[in-house]
Amino acid sequence: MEQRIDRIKKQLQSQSYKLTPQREATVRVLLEHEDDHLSAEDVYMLVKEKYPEIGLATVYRTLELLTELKVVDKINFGDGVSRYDLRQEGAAHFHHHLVCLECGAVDEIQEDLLGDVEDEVEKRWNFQIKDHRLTFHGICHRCHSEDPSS
Amino acid sequence: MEQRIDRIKKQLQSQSYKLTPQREATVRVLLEHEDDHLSAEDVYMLVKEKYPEIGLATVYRTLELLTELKVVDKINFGDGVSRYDLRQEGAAHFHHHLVCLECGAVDEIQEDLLGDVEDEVEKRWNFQIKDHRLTFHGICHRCHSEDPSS
DNA sequence: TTATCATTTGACACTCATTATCATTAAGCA
DNA sequence: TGCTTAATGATAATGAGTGTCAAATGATAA
Ligand SMILES: [Mn+2]
Ligand SMILES: [Mn+2]
Ligand SMILES: [Zn+2]
Ligand SMILES: [Zn+2]
Repeated sequence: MEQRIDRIKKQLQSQSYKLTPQREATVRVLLEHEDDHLSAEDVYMLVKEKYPEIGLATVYRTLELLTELKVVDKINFGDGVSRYDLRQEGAAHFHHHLVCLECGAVDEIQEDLLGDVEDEVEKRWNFQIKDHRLTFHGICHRCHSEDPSS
Repeated sequence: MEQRIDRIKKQLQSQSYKLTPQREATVRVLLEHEDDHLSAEDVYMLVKEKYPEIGLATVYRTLELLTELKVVDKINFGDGVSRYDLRQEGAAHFHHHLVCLECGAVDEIQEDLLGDVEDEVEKRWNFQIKDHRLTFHGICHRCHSEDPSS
């Protein structure tokens, strides 16, 4: 945790940004909720518990900054709010998502499954891939096993 | 074109919806811009050229209806507006997108490249896939060839 | 054709996530 | 200690999308 914050601090400083207390508090919330997909408002509420004076605009600005630095990815599941997803440190690719149409759960696939597909796209479409977004919509393992009618 | 509208009409009627003039005008705009990714506002402007009395709310309602019927897919490229993408008739899967970070162009891959990946996800994650969204971000073939520095 | 009634429409008010503004404060540095 | 710029918090503004409701439309039955 502390080491991770330290690396983010160095990343900020290398672009002459400061790791202010507000920014640190925000990063801590993101690290503590690594598996969740928090909206800006969610983050705001959680940061307020530890740092009540923080303003909503600061949270938005920090999340924007972290997105620029590729510390987080900004994603959208179509529910009207952007969500912020911590990237795995050192991971070359953004992880994939499984969205359950039944219960709304969002699970993650950290393993990269797109290697072959990306090779094909680069060759056949002459498109140089920098990043990707892959989401599957369906029925998760929990809903699947609990529903005998499927 | 006319046959396609006719099939959509039948699809509407099978759920006891009517193909009103406003709805037909909206569908025509979508068909005429099959390769584009229009926002609701875009659609509204284009429909107004042929049907100036139409209201914005009606366009939103029609797009919502067509999404329910799976005539279009509602997508989001992270620029703050939803976009509506006509589905290929009879296609089992939603097509993929190539978004160019350089020029902003959005190209399509109609071919399904995810067959093997989906089999693996269904087995290993016990997740029953109903739909998917796949977008690659990178440099398109046009920008790629015109830029000797890459 | 005409009466009936549910559906659809258009205008407009409203919500709410996000962004812009701006005066104030904090941090780094001479 | 001053000086300068970056960062913050409060608040206003923006803008996509939704809710409301009276009026118009369209299908159907008499
Ligand atoms: Mn995730
Ligand atoms: Mn498309
Ligand atoms: Zn589920
Ligand atoms: Zn391009």
